[in-house]
Amino acid sequence: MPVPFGHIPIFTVERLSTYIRTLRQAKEQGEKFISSEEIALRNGFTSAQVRKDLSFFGSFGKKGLGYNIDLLLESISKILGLDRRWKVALIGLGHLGEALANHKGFQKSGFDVKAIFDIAPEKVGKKYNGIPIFHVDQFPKKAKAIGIDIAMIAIPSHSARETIENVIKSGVRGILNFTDVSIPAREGIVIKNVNIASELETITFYLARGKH
Amino acid sequence: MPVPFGHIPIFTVERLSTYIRTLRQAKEQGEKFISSEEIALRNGFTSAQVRKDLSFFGSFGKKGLGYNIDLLLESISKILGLDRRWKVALIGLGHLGEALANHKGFQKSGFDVKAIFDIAPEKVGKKYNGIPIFHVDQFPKKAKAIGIDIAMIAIPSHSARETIENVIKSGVRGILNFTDVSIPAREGIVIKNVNIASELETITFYLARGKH
DNA sequence: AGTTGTGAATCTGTTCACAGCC
DNA sequence: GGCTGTGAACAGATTCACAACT
Repeated sequence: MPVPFGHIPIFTVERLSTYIRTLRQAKEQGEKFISSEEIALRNGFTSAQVRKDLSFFGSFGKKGLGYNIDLLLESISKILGLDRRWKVALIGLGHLGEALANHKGFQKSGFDVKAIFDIAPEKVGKKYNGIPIFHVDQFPKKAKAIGIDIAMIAIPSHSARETIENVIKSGVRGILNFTDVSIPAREGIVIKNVNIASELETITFYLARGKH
Repeated sequence: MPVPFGHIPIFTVERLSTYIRTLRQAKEQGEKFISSEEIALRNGFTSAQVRKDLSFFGSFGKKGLGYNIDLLLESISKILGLDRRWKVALIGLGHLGEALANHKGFQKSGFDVKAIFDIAPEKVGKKYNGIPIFHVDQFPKKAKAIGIDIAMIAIPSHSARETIENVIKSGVRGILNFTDVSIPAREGIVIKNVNIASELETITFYLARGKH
C-alpha cells in the first residue's frame, strides 16, 4: 500500500501540514481557488517553494487559475496519511497531558485519543473526557488490544527514557515526545521530539543579539 | 551589547537548546565532563555536528578530554541569551494555556510568566497560579507597564491574526504562536509557530508509507 | 494575462577527515 | 590514545527563471 514518491525533504512534509491549515482557513473564508502565491503569503514561504513541495507528489493546480481548494485539501490529506483515522495513546495526564487530551485540532485531522496512561492511583481506573485511564504498566497489553498507532509522551523527564523504550517494545511505531529527554529515531520507528522551553530559547537567541 | 558571530544556522540554534537539556541530565547523573560523541549519541545527532555547532561561538572543549559540563552549560546559556530572565505573557487561558502557565521547564531556563490575558469575564480580574489575569484589550497597556519580552499565544484561530497584530503593535518582539494560523516573521520581530496537530501529521506521513 | 510545474543554479547545512593539542 | 576544532568536500533544500498551459 505504501506508495513511494522518491525521497521527500522533511521540510516539505512539515510545510504540507501547514498548507492544510491555510486551505481550511481560506475555505472558511469562502474561497474556492487559491494560488501558490497566496498560500505562501499567509505563511511566510515563497510561492516557488509551495509549488515545488506539491510537485513532488503530482500536479494539483490549473495554470493561470491556481489550486482548487477542496481538491488540494483532499490530495494533501491523502499524502500525509490523513485519509484514515489514527489511534493515539496519551502517556502522562499532567497539565500538558490534559491539554493534549482536550486538543480540538486532533479530531479534525483524524486523530482519536483512545487511551490515557498515568501512574497516579487516584487517576488510574477513572475516565477523563470519556477516555479510560490505565496504569502505565498496562501499556503493552492495552496498546496491542486497542491497536494504538501513535503514543504522545507527556511525563517527567526522569522516567522518559524507560517509558519510551517500553512503548517501542510494545510495537507502537509513532511517538510524539514532549519530555525534556530527546530520543533518537531508529529503524522502523518515527519519533518527533517537541520541547516547549526550547522554542522559547530559540526566540531569545535572536532577541538577545538584536539580530532579527 | 549584541555580539554578532556572523551568520548562524537556525538548526544550530535549535540544537544548542537541546544540548542544554542533555548537559543538565548528564550533570544530574554526576558527570563532570562529556564528549561531543556522548552529546550526539543521546540525541541522535553526529559528534561532528555538535563540535561544528559549538565552533561557531568559540572553543569550549579540551582536546582528549571533552567538555566541562558546568562551563559548557554556562557558555551555551549565554549564547542563547539565558544569562538573564525574560518576562513572558500568556494570551489565552484554555487547556493549553493552563499547561503553559504551569510548565516547569520555563523557570529553569529563565522565563517568568508575568501576566495572563483572556476574554472570559469569569477569568479576568482573578489570578491563576498567582499570575494576574487581564482582559486581552488591556494587552498593550499592561505589556508596556510590565515590560513583557515574549508573548505566548494559545487562543482559537479565528482571532489569532488580529490578536497577534496587536501584540506586535504593542512593542513585544518575541512571539510563540500555538494557534492554527501560522504567522510570517517580519523585520524586527521573532515569531515561532508551533502546531501540535502538525507534529502528529508529519509522523503519519512516514507511518502511512511504511518508510521510516 | 495569469499561474503552474520544473530543470538548473544557487545557497545552506552536514559530514569527512585530519592536524593539533591534552 | 583520545577528542577537539575546522577547512574542504558533499549533500540537501531553496530560489530562479521560463516554457507550457488555461
